[in-house]
Amino acid sequence: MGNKAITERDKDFAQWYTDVVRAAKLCDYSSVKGCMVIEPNGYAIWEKMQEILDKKFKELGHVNVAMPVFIPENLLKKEGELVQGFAPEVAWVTQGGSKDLEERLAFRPTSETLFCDYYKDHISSYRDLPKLYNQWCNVVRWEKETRPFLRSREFWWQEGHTIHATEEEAKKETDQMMEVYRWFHHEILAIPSVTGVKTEKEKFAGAEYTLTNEALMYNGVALQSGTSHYFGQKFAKAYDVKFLNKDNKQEYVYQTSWGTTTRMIGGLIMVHSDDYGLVLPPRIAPKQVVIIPIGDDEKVDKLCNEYKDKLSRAGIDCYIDNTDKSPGFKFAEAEVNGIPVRIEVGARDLAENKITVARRDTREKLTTEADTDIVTYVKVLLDTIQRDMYDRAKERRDKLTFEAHNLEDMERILNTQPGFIHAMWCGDEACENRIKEIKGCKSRCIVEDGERIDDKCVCCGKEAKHHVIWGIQY
RNA sequence: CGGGAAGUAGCACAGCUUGGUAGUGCACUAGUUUUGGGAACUAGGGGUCGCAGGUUCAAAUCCUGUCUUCCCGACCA
Repeated sequence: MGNKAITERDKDFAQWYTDVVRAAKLCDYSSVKGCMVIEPNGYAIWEKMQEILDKKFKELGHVNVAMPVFIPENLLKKEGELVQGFAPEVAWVTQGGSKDLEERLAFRPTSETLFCDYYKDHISSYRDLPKLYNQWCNVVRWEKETRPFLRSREFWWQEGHTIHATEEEAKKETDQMMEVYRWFHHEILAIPSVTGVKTEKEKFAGAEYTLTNEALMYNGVALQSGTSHYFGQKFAKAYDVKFLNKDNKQEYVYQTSWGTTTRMIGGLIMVHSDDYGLVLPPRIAPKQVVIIPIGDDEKVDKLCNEYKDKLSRAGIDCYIDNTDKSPGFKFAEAEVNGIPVRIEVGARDLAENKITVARRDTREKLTTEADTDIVTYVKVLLDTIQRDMYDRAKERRDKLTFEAHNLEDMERILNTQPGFIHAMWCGDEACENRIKEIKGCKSRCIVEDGERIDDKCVCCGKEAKHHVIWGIQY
């Protein structure tokens, strides 16, 4: 049983995902491959993500700016590694409106180059540093295979770009922003992600190192969900971003960038949702409570309005479903849309001074007194749902977390049930390539200060250097 | 970018083999009765059949190309 428009999750996970996206009206396809129309329900989640993250960024001293969508070819090509890394997926604009362009323009795949080009003329002294900039924008990467939210050719994100006077300060920024992403996933999205360092092979093109936040979906496939890069002086040298330090000497700046995208919406679905549709953790749900009046009754309407006023004043996002649909329709709709708490008010219950409250995550129906302290009741319930959702996701993640000591272990696990696989690694890229031959399994991240679960590399058997988490990714 | 499937009303599909007035269900609109898990009746509205060529007196139907979507692989936030 489940929503009639949704394929069962355990039957066909990919189709289930697409069905939930459509049934909850999060986004629709457009006439351009891989470009989506984010519908009100989906955009409201993105707005909530922006609201929470933006507040956090600003508390940490960042300011927002807006850069152009276009990057001239020459500018993009100044940093060799970045160009190489992104070349296959850059979209080029080759025709202007009236006259031929002198050179091609790239639609930004990421904006390091634009920020550098700007910074170089606006920095002269260590007193001008740091610059802690962020922008909320769209970028384009011409992907071959596309999937709503998880991989689209155009996606929305925030990209933070900072420059600092010292290596130490820039590295601290890189760590700090990864911690923000970790906090956001655990505390707000109720997703028990893991964080660590990307291997040389998997790091961002042009970075000295990349920190990553990795989430595990219900089906055991990993999703990179937030990265923070330390660039050192690589871009600064390519783009000539210099400042006069305290010793009155020219020095290149130390740079970072960090980003999270609309992909997180896909992650939310794939971690928490079920056969009845979307399930949202209360802290990220645009609407936390829906009040559904049953029957045409003056007392019922009055109580609904009273609840709404009280809850709204307490800062809880709620609304009354006053449409003339049947109660059953409203229940099902609230469910497919993932509203965490549903309050059902009807004359039958009210005669006994009762109301019914349903929680979306477990689909449990609870009964309480109509004259209960509704604000406290709902607040406690929302907190409980948030915590329970995290606990269930963590339980699932732990169930899908394995340990491998040799290639046979790896193969057995990946052929049975993919997940996070902990294994030791010698540090040789050849071993990464060998492991990738097993169902495309890649290193997710190196666990910093990870315990040594073996002395030998899982692949070649030589001395192990790092504790790495491996997995199949979206 | 390779392999497979599919595009006909907002959605799900029939019609195509054998060319000849574009259909069904849900959704939508109006009215009435309803309302505790996707209400009922009555009356309505909506489609250059993905797009572009071609064959033909005539194309949703046959041919060619192209775009898009889904699934499976290679590349990626």
